[in-house]
Amino acid sequence: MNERYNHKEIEAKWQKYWEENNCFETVEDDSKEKYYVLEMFPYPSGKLHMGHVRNYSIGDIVARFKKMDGYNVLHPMGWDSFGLPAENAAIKHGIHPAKWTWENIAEMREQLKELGLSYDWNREVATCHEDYYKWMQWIFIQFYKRGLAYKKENPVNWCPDCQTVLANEQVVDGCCERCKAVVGKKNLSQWYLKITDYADRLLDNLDTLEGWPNKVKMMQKNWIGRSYGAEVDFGIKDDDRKLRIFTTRCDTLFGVTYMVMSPEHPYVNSLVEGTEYEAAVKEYQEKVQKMTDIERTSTANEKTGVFIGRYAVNPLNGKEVPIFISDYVLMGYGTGAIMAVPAHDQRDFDFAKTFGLEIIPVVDPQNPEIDLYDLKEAFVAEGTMINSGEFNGMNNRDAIEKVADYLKEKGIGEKTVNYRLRDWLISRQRYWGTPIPMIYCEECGWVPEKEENLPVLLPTDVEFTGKGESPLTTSATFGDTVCPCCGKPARREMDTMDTFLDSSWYFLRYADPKNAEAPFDPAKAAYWFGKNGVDQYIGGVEHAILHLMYARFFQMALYDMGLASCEEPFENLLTQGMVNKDGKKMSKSIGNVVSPEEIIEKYGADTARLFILFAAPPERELDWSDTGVEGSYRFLSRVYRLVYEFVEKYGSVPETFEAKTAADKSLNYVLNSTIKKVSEDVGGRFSFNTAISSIMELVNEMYRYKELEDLNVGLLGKAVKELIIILSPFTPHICEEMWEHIGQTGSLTTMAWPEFDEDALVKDEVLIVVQVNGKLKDKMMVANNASQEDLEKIVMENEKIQALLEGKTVVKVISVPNRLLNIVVK
RNA sequence: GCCGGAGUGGCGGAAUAGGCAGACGCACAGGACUUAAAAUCCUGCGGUCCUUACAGACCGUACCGGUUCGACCCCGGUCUCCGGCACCA
Repeated sequence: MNERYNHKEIEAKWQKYWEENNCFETVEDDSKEKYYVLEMFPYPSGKLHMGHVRNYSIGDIVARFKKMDGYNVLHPMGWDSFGLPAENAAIKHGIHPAKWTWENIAEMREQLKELGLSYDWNREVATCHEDYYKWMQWIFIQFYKRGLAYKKENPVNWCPDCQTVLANEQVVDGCCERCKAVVGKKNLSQWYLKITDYADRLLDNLDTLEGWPNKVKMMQKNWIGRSYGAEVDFGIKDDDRKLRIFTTRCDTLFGVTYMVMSPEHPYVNSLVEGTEYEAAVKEYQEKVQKMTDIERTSTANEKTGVFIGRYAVNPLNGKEVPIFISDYVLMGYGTGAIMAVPAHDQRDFDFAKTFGLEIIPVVDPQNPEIDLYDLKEAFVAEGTMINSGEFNGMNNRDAIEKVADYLKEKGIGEKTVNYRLRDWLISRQRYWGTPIPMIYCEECGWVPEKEENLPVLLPTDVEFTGKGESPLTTSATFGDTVCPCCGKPARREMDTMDTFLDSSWYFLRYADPKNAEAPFDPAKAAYWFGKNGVDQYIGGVEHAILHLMYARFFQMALYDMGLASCEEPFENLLTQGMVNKDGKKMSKSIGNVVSPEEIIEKYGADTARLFILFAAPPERELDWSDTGVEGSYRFLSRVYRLVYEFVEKYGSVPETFEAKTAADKSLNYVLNSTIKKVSEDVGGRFSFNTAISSIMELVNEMYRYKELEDLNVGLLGKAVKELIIILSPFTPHICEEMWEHIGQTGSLTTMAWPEFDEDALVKDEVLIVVQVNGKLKDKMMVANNASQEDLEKIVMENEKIQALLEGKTVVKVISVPNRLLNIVVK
């Protein structure tokens, strides 16, 4: 070991050692309790950024700690390697997506290794590898067989730049999540997964996920958007059909003054055909169809619509009301038609004001300040029913139930549940994704490829133009095949799968990554998942809805098929905050990007890991600070010097010691309380910043102690040894080096986490805070576990306290053992 | 609009079950070592007031109020910021 800390030499040396000695290989072992720690696998964009460093550092501390703490730890890594950037590179630079991707993977794998992360690289998976996507296709076919995958023509979100459809979840503020282009609509026949079948389970299970941040659970709840209500059939004047609507406000049925249908509602055309209203209706429909979601929602306040010349009949009172079409009613939610109650719904109120329609109040707020017959806005709160026949006088909340029961009894409606969540549209008109293993036969319709023929390989004779349909259509060899059912010539599906499917089960594949017979062996998965799934999942909060809901859906579906051992994939979830610089997100355009490469080069991986964990709690945003990094490097150098100096002076670590002096006891106390704190902070509440600060305090204490004349070498040696161990999950390279230097053999990766000595934590004297009327007045050292009587006696003898109590009456004395004494006076 | 968070020194943050507010680090200031610099080590570092000094007093966790012997922490209200959903009937 050099006198000075040389991070480059040390890190290269120990990375080589770990690799050559397979230090991180994991096998199933029933004799040990398992611990599965997983970080969200990266898209291989080419280079790591600080967000990756943060994500993987957190995971690595946990993995290394749990391993030392006696668990059989699974800590894998892989690549979410299908996706658009690879294809864009092909279009732009003429590199094949496969080549581009595999080169990026190789580069990023090296960078991960340079961070000293304890992955079992034998379990590496890449979703673009045929060994992986073969099983992706197999799973898709099982979904299809169970009715969870279906094809349907629908207006879909279409990104004009990416030239592909997007799932609802991938449209953010009306724009493509990836390229930010304004998303339009297109009618296409596409594959869907029936995630709505799982809406209730996805929602209700959230309450069982105690180890998830509330924030993420709320986001998923909002996204699923369950609302209880009823469907009600209205009559249509001069028509045999019924107009079915969905409402959550059955209680307001008597206040309906008009109806609104979505412009896309299937009845609209037949209702206006051949009438004087037809032209205006057609014109409005066309206008709406051309609108993007942004346009459709930006007109939130100004209501537009067209009267279609027809009337609906209220099933409760027989009242005839006009029917409109308007873009504020969406075909994709409920039944695509609503009853309008302007007195008690703000949107209906705005529409009614615009079109001069009748407003009938049916819920009385019983508030003299509100004039029910001249409302300024809709009244939406609780009240008493009026103008509602037999329901008058009832509380309207109770009436919701009563009216629904009445409708059911009369056969004009029923209670239903609606979800904001839609089925998952998974077809993508792209090349670099898993081919959908379906075949279209004129005779048999859509048929899945035979399982023995999987994988359906991506063809290589493909042109990348970036335009039009799926690039797979340009392949001469891909499309033509035979029907797996009847053997006649047939055509393959040309679209590929949304890459979010690939990342919805990779965590299961890690349990058995090389299996050629199945996606994974259920027994191996059961070992690593147990009853509750991945013990700790770590990743960015940006995946709160998309990835984390899709993965839960897959896990549930695979559980239902008997393949997975538990219903929920991730027992505990940590969403780490972003890494910013100068208060802003790091971005190339602002020019505030700090690259992990330059930090590793200048300070080393240990410093980078230490800083990123020390600077902020993991779930919070972290502002990158160059001087803060220097501080972390300074700390490591300080530890290094301490160890170097110790060995220079005393040789290797003595085995025994006895704490005699007060200084000995004090150091021994700090040492053991630090071990206790770090164990709790790392193993329990993931408070890495406070764990590190307590290690810093220990080091400060050791610096003071080593200058003493009557120091105890055995004690200092023990502190040196245990300091190295507890620091090692954070900064493994430097610790291995120091470990070797103090004469220890073997790698720290096989060391047991130290236990603290309870006896050392018992102090002879403790500091007591003395308060008068709750205000701090003095502090004093008293014997440990002194009784309240003794304490009171000592405190009352104190001159300062006596002066404060002069002329006052002591009302009572409150004492907290070993902590405080509060004297209440008048 | 609905739902969820957060607000503590110059800065990042700490206070884990209601009991010393500001641990640890950064920045800054002063000192030691050095021909000098770097590195290192030591000291100080919320505000106001008071004191020659030692020391001491008061205020202070966004704001207002409440509960309590005691509140950064619990309760009610207000403000600001961040995040999610949003013409979802």
